[in-house]
Amino acid sequence: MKEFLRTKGFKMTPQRELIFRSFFEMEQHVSVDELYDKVRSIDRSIGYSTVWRNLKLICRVGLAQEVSMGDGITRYDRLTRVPHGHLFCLGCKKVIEFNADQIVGVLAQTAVENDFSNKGFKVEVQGFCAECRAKGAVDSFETESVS
Amino acid sequence: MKEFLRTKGFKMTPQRELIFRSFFEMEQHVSVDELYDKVRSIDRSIGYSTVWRNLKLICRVGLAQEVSMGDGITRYDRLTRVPHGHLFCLGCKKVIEFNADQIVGVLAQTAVENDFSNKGFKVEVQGFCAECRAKGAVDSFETESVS
DNA sequence: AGTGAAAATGAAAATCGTTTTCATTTAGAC
DNA sequence: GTCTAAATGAAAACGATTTTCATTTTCACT
Ligand SMILES: [Mn+2]
Ligand SMILES: [Mn+2]
Ligand SMILES: [Zn+2]
Ligand SMILES: [Zn+2]
Repeated sequence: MKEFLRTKGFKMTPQRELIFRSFFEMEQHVSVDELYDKVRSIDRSIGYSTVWRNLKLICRVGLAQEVSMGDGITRYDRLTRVPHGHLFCLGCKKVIEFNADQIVGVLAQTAVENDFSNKGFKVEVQGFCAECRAKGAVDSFETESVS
Repeated sequence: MKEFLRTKGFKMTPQRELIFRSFFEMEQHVSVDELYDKVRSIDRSIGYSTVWRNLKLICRVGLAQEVSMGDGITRYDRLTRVPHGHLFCLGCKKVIEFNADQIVGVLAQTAVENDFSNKGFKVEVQGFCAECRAKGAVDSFETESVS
């Protein structure tokens, strides 16, 4: 890792090391606050902006990608070898990942057809998970006006 | 339109009428500010929050969808009968739309497999357009550290 | 047409995640 | 060791989005 960063022109610091390591130990879709809390529990002296800047760096070097999803919070999603998409539940906000190999193939083709270089992609399906549909939390969007 | 809204439980007002009409006359991917400016040029008395609220309403009734794309500005994208995805140029920020019928088919299938109801989707490819690649604006991301 | 309740509006302020500033410290090439 | 560019931390700035609240307006129902 240290070498990897150095070749890209970045220095290694204790803070950076801890932040990077923690990030890759966490669950998918980490927010700045979440990572900040985790890192803080180990080193109380690390600043918020340092965490933020390093998360940006992780993206810059191609190890993660920013993702949004409705609420105004930016999350950081590790880029895995096997590309994936997101099923986002509008009810409970949960995210399910699914293999997007096939779709990525189509997208790559689309990029070529439009003379675009393909540096990344995002695939998201919004809907309601089984649990939320069961609870009837669904359609509170269309059928908002109930008696 | 008036009827359409009324059946959903919303009232019609002169402001709303102007905002809706203007929105559908504009180019794709309209921001609040852009629509506000347009509407303002016709009726100086309309407030920003009214424009904002009506844009939200347009989404709520299923006529548009919020989209992001890097910069922190929310844009509103009309939902067309034929589903489309976005090719987003990281260089000049331009957006090219492409037919996503095929992909949506696959996504619908994916939703079913995961017991998810499909209420919408987003498909985005990030990369560099032909012009930006020609200008060499590309890879200023990887090859940031030039002599 | 008149009335009342609910919805909509406009101006201003509040929110709040993100980003920048700046003084200071540190990494690492030479 | 020196030196320079990069990194850090605290605090402030930013800025788009969202809320508040007093006032106005719509429209279902007399
Ligand atoms: Mn993910
Ligand atoms: Mn579009
Ligand atoms: Zn759910
Ligand atoms: Zn371009």
